Amino acid sequence: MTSPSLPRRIAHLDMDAFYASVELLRYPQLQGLPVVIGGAPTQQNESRGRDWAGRLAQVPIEAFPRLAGYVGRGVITTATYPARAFGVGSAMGMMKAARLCPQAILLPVDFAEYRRWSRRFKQVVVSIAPVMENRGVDEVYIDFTEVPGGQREGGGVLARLLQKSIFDATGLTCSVGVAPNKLIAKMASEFNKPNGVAVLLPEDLQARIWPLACRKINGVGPKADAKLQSHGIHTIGELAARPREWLVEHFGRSYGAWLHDAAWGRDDRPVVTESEPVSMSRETTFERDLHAVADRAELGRIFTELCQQVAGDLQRKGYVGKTIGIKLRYDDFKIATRDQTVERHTQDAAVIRQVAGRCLKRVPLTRRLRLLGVRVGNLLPAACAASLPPPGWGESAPLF
DNA sequence: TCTGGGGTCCTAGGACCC
DNA sequence: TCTGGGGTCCTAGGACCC
Repeated sequence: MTSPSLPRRIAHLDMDAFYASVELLRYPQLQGLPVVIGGAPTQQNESRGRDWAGRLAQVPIEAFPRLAGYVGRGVITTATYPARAFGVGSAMGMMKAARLCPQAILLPVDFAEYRRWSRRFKQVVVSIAPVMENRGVDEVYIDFTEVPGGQREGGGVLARLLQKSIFDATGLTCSVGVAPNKLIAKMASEFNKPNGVAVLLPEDLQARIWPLACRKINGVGPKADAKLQSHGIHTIGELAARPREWLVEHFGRSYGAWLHDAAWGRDDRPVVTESEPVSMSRETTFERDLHAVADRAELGRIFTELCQQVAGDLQRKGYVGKTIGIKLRYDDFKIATRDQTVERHTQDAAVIRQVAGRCLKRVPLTRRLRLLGVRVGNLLPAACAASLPPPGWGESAPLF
């Protein structure tokens, strides 16, 4: 069925400044200007209607809200390329961004809209190359290996076809990396951003990958990078030069071996077209830090609402879970989690509220709280759980 | 001027069972 | 009475990603 002779060609496709580009579709007058998307996603922003968008589309540039004078705890979610030129980038605090680029136009996030455009571009992808793996709203992996034409110019021809098809259908641009596996494809998609294509063959590893910083490896974060640097390892080439045993000794059996494989461009993970969720959660950062005693009523309301939201998510998506947990972030930014596994899977807000409440009793509550979250894990599709035997089934009853 | 929200996976210790 | 593994589940924390 599959041709064993074909070399594996895996693409990583990454939409360019996705949220910002979607906003530019409806406010084309902002083209070329520094625009940032962000701020605390309040209810008003989430349900910002098409009416508002439609009206703003007619509005002159001067009428848009600016970053200057922003007060609050939000962070930047995305910035257009002109805004990035000022040093503004995602995950940056809004207050800091306002200092760097006060004239930037500030738009609130509208996830519902981004999801709509996400579905559109992914539909285009699967209509051309069906083996696609979702990696969030704005990126996908695609297996080119068996796609007709997927091997031409190492995948470059198909990559450009996808770019053109997505642009024709949506007006959005993307960047694509094609390589022998997901790990290298992910790095390659950044090479010619925005609106670029990069094709890497196995023999390109030394010239194109080894000069890169270790942090460019998907899976090497700030902690691992700092530790690598402390050992004098800055580039992927330097990482590749370390013996596997040395890496295992310093980074553990699993992570050390993985680091070695990554540096040598080895990665045989398949492109997975479907997967089931493991957990669902809702969390919120308060506008000001709250105290369990002094702000008991307000916290109670928020807590109940989070439980209702998670329950609503589970019901809408058709899942039940049996591990219910909470997450706190204290004013010193330290995080505590507690969870409890119950006998029966549930999607009921009252049950979640009750078990989460018990979790809350097990955690220190002297410090002020910055964030509260509720999580349900150990998920099962509701349809499967319905056919599950009742708890305790099959346990041997005491004889006497 | 402090730093969002929604996820996944891994580790490590303890309980409990065979 | 003492010794020993292996396997699974639960819980807490942490790294990392988009």
